[in-house]
Amino acid sequence: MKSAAKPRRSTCPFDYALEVFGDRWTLLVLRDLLFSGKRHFREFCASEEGIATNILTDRLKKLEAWDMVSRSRDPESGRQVIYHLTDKGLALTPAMLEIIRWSAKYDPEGCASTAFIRRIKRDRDGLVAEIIAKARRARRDSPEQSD
Amino acid sequence: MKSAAKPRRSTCPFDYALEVFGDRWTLLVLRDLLFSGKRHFREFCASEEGIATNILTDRLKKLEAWDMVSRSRDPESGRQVIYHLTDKGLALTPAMLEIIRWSAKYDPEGCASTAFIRRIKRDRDGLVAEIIAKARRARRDSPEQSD
DNA sequence: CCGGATCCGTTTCGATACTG
DNA sequence: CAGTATCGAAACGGATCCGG
Repeated sequence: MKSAAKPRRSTCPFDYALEVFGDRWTLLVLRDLLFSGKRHFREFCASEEGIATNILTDRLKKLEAWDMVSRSRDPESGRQVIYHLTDKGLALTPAMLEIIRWSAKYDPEGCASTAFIRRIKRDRDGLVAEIIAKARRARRDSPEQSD
Repeated sequence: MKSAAKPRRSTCPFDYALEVFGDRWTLLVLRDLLFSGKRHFREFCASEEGIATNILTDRLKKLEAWDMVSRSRDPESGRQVIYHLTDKGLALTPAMLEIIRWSAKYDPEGCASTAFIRRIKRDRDGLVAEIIAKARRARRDSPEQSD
């Protein structure tokens, strides 16, 4: 991910996560994959934040190169491309939930107390497990796995 | 933070966190504040990632504008400026620890099992409390609070 | 049509040199 | 030491085009 350029390392291995968490569009795609169940190129495009197609392509490629997203194709209705999170991608769930929790706490527009947020506070670990299990099921039930 | 431009909102309030977590340099500054106890402009500059001074100024200003960082000045040795995390900034600790945990798990350079990482796995909540308490103490003991 | 590549004008970012 | 000014490089957004 970081082409072994940096020799030194601080107390915590944070650099590795920087390209994932340090990029706005990457985070948005991950959010959509984790919490909105989006799977298709056009669905990501439809996010209200309005990601451009070239940017989306780039980020999906990066995520795939990092083994965080897998790319498959519906063999029947040939032209549908489906994106799934790998286990490495799904492992971001706890971090993403903590970010959402912080966001909900301080967002002045304060849509703070959705059921989702309350669930994070009350039963974080259960929620993590549920999200991951659901995503794995969706991935397994998906048409075909390519490459 | 987001000047009330977007009318609609998805399931989770994620947008609010995007400017914080979607920016590489902001994350690095926060990391240094949280885990390295850095307080001075020059200390952030000295990070191995090599942040440029104008970028650092910009990000510190943003963090201050978001009430995540407070800026004070040593009244004795006049020209020293000291930065501290506010409680809002400190509230990022759980999210940052989860990011570090993920990072440690998948970083191929695998400096995975430092004492710090083990501590995250074993006693996350205790570690969060400890980090926050320590930062609050440092903030209180600091020379003066300005503005 | 869907997924994606390409081109291009504009904006933002960031490295360096410089200043109070 | 903390921060600004300058300017080239990179990223972005939007439109358009292309292959299956």
